[in-house]
Amino acid sequence: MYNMTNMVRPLAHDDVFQAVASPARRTLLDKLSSREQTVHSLAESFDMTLPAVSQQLAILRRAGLVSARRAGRWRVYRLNAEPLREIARWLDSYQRFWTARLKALGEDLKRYEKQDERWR
Amino acid sequence: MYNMTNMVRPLAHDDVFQAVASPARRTLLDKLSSREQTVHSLAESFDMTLPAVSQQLAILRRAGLVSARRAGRWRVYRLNAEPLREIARWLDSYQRFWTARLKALGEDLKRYEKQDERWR
DNA sequence: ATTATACATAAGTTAAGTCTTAAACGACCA
DNA sequence: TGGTCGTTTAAGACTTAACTTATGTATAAT
Repeated sequence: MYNMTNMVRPLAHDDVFQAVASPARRTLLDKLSSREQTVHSLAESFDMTLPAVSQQLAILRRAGLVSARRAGRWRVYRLNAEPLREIARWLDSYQRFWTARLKALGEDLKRYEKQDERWR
Repeated sequence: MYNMTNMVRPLAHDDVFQAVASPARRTLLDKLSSREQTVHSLAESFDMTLPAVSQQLAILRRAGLVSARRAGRWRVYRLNAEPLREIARWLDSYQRFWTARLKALGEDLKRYEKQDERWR
């Protein structure tokens, strides 16, 4: 289906969550958030070989989180934060819990003590 | 270090990102967001065996995203959304990009057309 | 043209993750 | 006390991820 002609694979939602699950990839995003950078430049500040960095960037690219342009023989990567909105949207539905929880914390504590139920 | 005495393993930040990276685990969190539930009840609505669900719950528990109490011979799982704030906090530093981007989109488009540089 | 540079991709290895089935465990039930 | 119910843990097969080294490709420099 997606191998046909020039069809673009739809941005799978899951990929974004998975892409940011890796500390290394989050660091890459962080570095790119200050300025666009070449692969070499990104790899320098890393305890990782250049191909490894290149591979991680490919994953970020597939998730739509970075884009690359050629500049001479360099490839300049740039952050594209937009897909992160997917995560933000997802988080929104949970936000009420930590606001609600803070309000209800006092009573909860009392209640659970009485019930003699232990949460772990 | 963390195996000593009764020390609690510090909540590794990374675990939360990783815990949430799995669609199955996000579904579990979703189910628990409506009400606390037993493992059996969670497994029912899943194309997954009960032990598999139990294992995923263990991962969520290690990330601090759920807690469990015993109720008779059942184990009732409950959402604890608080660790998600870690992700929310992380996202905050990127939020400016998608607000900024919308503002700057018009000029960017013009600029890149002129430069004849393609982003992918 | 040849060589060097910057990067991507391929191939192979090792480690992690995720399922399944089977066994173990703890609480209740007869 | 023995059984069974709900769940966890263990063990193994299998998949996916992530690195390394080696090779390929495009651009630039000489």
